[in-house]
Amino acid sequence: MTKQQKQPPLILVDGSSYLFRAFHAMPALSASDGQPTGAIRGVISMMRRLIKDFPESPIGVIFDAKGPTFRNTIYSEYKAHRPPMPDELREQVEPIHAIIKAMGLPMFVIEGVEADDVIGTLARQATETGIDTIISTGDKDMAQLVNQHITLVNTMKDGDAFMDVEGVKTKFGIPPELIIDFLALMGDKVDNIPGVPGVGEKTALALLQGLGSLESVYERLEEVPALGFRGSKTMPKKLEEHKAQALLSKQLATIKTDVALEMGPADIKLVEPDKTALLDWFKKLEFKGWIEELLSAGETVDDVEQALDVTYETILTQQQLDNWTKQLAQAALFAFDTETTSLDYMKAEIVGVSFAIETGKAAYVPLAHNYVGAPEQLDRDQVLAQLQPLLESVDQKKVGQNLKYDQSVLARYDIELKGIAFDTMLESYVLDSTATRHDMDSLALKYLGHKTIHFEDIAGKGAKQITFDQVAIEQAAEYAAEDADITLRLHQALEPKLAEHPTLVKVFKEIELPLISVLSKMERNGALINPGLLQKQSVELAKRIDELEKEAFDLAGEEFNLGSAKQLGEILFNKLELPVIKKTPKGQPSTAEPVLQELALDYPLPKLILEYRSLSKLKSTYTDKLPEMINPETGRVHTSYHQAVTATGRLSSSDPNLQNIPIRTAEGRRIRQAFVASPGYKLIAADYSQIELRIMAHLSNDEGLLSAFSQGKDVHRATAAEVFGVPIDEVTDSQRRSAKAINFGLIYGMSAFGLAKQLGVSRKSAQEYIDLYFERYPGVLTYMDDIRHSAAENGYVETLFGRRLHLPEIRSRNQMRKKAAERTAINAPMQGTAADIIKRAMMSVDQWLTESQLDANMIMQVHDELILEVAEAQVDEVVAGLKLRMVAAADLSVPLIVDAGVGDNWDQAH
DNA sequence: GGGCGGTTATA
DNA sequence: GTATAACCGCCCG
Repeated sequence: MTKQQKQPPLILVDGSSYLFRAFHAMPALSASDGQPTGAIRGVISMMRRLIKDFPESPIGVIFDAKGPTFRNTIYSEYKAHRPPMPDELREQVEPIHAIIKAMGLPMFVIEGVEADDVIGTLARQATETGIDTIISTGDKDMAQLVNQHITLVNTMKDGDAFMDVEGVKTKFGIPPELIIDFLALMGDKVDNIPGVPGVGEKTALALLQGLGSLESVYERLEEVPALGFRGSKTMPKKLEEHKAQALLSKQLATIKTDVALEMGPADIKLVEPDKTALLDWFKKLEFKGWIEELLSAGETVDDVEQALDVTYETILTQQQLDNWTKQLAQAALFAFDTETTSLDYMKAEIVGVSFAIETGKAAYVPLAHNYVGAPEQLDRDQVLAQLQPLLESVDQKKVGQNLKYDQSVLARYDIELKGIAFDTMLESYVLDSTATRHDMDSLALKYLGHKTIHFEDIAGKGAKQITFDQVAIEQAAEYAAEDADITLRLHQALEPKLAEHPTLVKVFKEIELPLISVLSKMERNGALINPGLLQKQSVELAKRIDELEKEAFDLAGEEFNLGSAKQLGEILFNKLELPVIKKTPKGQPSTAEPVLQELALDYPLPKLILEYRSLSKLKSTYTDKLPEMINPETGRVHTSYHQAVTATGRLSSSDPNLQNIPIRTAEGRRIRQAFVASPGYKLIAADYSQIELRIMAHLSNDEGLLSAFSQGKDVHRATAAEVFGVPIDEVTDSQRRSAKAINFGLIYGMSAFGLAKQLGVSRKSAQEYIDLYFERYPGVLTYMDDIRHSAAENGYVETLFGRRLHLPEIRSRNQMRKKAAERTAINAPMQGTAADIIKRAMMSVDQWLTESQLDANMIMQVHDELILEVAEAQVDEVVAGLKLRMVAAADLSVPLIVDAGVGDNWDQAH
């Protein structure tokens, strides 16, 4: 007998079953336009997996149609209690259908019957033509279809749970042909199939295993009591009573295999996917990973759709430059970008500049490419001199990507970039701070579906990376001109989106845009530090660290690396057998600070480790590093403030981070002593007092909190008095400490659990504190509830000035994620409003200092604090003016209080 | 050399 | 319980 080549199995997918399951299993994801995407992602990734698992097989996807089916005709109550499809799922159905079609998977929606019936019919027909079928479903009812040629697979389960005849027997305890009878007896709550009352899974199985089929059960009712299951004595009566219902249920539960279909299994064929359509959908839904996957190496989205229509010019002659200068002068808006030798704005040398005046029309002016065989280029100084009037003109509007960098670099060439009308990084950030990173490559992919040339593509990466002046001009031109072109295109995509939300336009134009230059100046001002002082501290720290290490080795009885949490854990918990208090997410015993703190009460080694850790941190991060960060030209350290990083609107600082310089310990404060004023100058440190709590008072309008602040009370003391029911001047230190923790907890959206941990009390007493607090400050409770609700309703929260933070997870069915989003919803308006306020203050202070020509500069910002360096003679005037402007930066229903200190160093100024 | 976990500095 | 950046060790390629 010649064995015929086995055909690959036909795959039939129960689309509707996966639709619902994906909807409920996935987090509440959404695209930035609000389109929900969780179910789409879930269903489509399931399809992708099937294609991967069965590359040879034709795959058909079947969905339920809208409207009644024949089952409603025979039983009007069928599926009558199903709630209507949630809107968020309904909005995802069309995209799912469209994407499945674009993937090249034949899709069927047949009215009057259910997906199950279509699948049953197709599977039977396939069997008849000698083709085996695999049905992909999450619905156990389908088990009735299983036979020698038909198996089930649950693609959503890990490891793809296959179920053949044996599998059905193992899982249900009965063969496939009895599944219908099983369902008929048991009924189905969800589909509203009645079944026989009093018969559940166990009874139905006992009946069928004992007597065969439903019909046979009814023929042999007198044998039922002998089966001996619970309630078997009264069962015949019940069965008899509900016989009609049982038979109806069987009819309802039976999947039809004889639906009249216009197509058959032969119509399910592999079709080439429609890449363009898929790209469109993935772009719209922001499925970035899948977009990248669709593209073969080196291919861009534009290769698949239409390539960008571009004319990029490389400017090597004076005539070309003159021509472009003229066109730039006439342009209402142009995009501008500099190419340099370094990311460090204080060291970067300009290598070239690029412009775009309209979509696709861009130019690159190479100025300092420096490699063997590089062509002669226009003189950098001359070109910059020619461009200077354009760049310095307020009326000549520019758009760029992170123009703070370009502004700082140009300042090194004594060019003051003005006329900054837009910055695409900030447009994206204001639009949705968390939707994406705000670098140009990410934005181009997200908003234009364009995969840009990455810097690493032309310069390499890691140790082998070359600087931009080493890059061949041909490649550099393509890269640089594209940057300008894409910047312009991004702006054209982002501006209309921003314009839809007038409050966001205000945040962009009145806060973020004017802040660019303020930050650029602060960064370039830099902070003066005394490296000798830090180096001296480093030596002292090294000595103490060395001593601690020796003592630790003695206690441990062996030498080990104190900096290795792994080795330390080994010593503490295995060798010395100290109790494990907490585990890290990866399961090893935690040696984090609070854990060691607790162990230190009973054992000597943890205390040593704590001191070792804190001193090593100070040494490696601050006393060793800061002197290395001093710029040799200016003798100062120049941080970078990032304007588009945090979710809430705060700035962040890096290289070095000047927003986490120690202050809590005496050792740490010595580091602040190394932040000094130049001779003849002083440092002023001015910080907002309790700004976030004041914002909470304002936003919540809580009477008690408002009056506490209005009367100038110590708010933690006032809270303690209320919560502990004592007169305000009898509040103990410990009560005040607790109240302070409660106040902080409120700002963080605390739970009783978290507060308990913080205070070291039981969860129950923490809850009592919280209850008492809300009793005394009911406005705060109302506010917290309101913000949770409005966050859930809108999907975002807002600061006082209209900045938005999107919180897609606020509707997550995963309670952990939902709760986390709720905490963010509570915290973000306070943290974000505080950020808005200090940003407004910085602009006001900057304007004042510039106009008054005072000998004073802002040099640092630490979230609620501004540090200025001021000529000694002007200190009093600047302190007064600074406080005035910081206080006036917002008009709240409670006073804003600013405390300012003056000193020769940062520690003294506090 | 790159990425990640664990830890710790700040508001 | 919120928001960050940066260090070290460790493991991988």
